[in-house]
Amino acid sequence: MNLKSSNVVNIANLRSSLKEHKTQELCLPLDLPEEDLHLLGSIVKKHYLLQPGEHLYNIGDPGKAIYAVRSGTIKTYIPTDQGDEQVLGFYLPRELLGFEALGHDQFNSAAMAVETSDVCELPFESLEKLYDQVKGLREQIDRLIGREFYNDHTMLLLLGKRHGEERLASFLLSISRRLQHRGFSPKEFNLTMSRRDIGNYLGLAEETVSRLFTRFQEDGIVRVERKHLTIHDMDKLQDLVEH
Amino acid sequence: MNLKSSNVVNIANLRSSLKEHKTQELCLPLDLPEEDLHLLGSIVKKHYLLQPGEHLYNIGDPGKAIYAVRSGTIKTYIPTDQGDEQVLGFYLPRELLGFEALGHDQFNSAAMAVETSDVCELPFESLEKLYDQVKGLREQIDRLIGREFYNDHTMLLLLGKRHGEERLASFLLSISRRLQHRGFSPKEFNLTMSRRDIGNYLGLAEETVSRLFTRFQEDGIVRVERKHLTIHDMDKLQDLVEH
DNA sequence: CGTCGCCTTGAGTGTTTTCAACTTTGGTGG
DNA sequence: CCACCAAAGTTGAAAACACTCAAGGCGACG
Repeated sequence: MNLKSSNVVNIANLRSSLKEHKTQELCLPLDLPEEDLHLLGSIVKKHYLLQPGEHLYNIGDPGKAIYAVRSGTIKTYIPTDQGDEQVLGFYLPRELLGFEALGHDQFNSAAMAVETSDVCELPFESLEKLYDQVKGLREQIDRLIGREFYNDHTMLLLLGKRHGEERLASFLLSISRRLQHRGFSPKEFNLTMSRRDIGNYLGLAEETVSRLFTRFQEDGIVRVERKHLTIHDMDKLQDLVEH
Repeated sequence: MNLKSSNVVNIANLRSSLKEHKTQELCLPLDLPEEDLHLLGSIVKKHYLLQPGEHLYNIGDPGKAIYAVRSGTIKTYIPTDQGDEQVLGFYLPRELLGFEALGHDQFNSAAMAVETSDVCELPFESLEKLYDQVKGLREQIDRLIGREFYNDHTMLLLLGKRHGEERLASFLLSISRRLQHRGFSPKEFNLTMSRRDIGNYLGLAEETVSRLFTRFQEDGIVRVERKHLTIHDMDKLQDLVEH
């Protein structure tokens, strides 16, 4: 696990990190009373400030915690012997990752920052101790585990049955919805991950993703400028998914 | 949820069911002391005897339990608006399904018997009450949840990065390994599910699966006779996966 | 201002799908 | 017991989709 970045935090980053921490506490997707969130905050002992390409955890690392993204984007993936990789998911602020280590000693996948990211660690052990004190915490965690299954299953359907067009449309809508949920614009945002990562996630070649973006733009569905994306026709995007 | 089959159990089935129950207790993939397994057995209130095509649960059903397969094969799948479906997994005896309902009120997928199957129900509620009494139970359940994630992620890699040949080889080895684990021959067994189901699971057309079986047989890797499969060259099968 | 990484575009190739016909099997009723 | 039917499986040919290989453009960074 990469702790380096925590040691080389520059002052500007640290200041903004502290300020953010103070105002909005933990960035958790949990619906709990203020004081309970405080309790949760108290079990966070480690923070990670990751630069693009740095690992949060790697395959084989001891899996004894889940992680909350406070800012940035984390991708999880399976590295293969053949050198390629399968991206399993992208995690945005206020999302939790690492559930797959439940009941295992080691991670079976890796997690890497796609952009500069701020992540905090919630050890399973501390979390379990809180279950008795914080009413509803277990249910909320269970709900997140169930959602993680749902996400994986949606992905299996996407990879097993859908064409490239539908996959990319589905991906864009997913990002859009999640950003909107956090109070950002659902129609205009930055794709923080590379085309290669997107393709890797969607089971498509990098070039195919690029071509699809071009086609979507020609059809007036979106406007793509490098990493910046504007959705012009949300309905058409939705139609592509349901096709 | 389909209870019909429990009401129309014929005497022969019932007798064999009871006998089996007596001798090998619950068919659980849990490593616990005898008396604890007894306790677990006591929370089973419902049994399902399902005929091929009958549902164990359907999408939208209240998800308040996990299920242990005692005999037969259960497939889980996502039905889509377009009429097609994505098979998520096959569950053999001694395997548990239904974790995805964790923390949700409803199932987001369906479970159907592929062949005549015997399944028992473990309500989440009863299970949670046992966590305090049975030491290590939570850890074991967590381990199974983690394994479920691992399976899903392996599947994502398979669908995202592998060709038909590698997918089918991987599938056959998975079945082989799981049967061997239960004490059956890893080299000779029946494929209880249809070609359509296999294709659906592997993200391939039914015809492609058929052609691949033919090719594997021509290459001397397996012998296929309808549902009966014999693996002649386990190494070559393994090579195909690792390619 | 040059280099490197990321992205785009084109051309050709390959795998898998689709459509269609045909075979085999298992069940049902005469 | 046999004939018939529906479901499951196989096979072939053509088409679709995405991939690979290759070249070139754009932008960030030193």
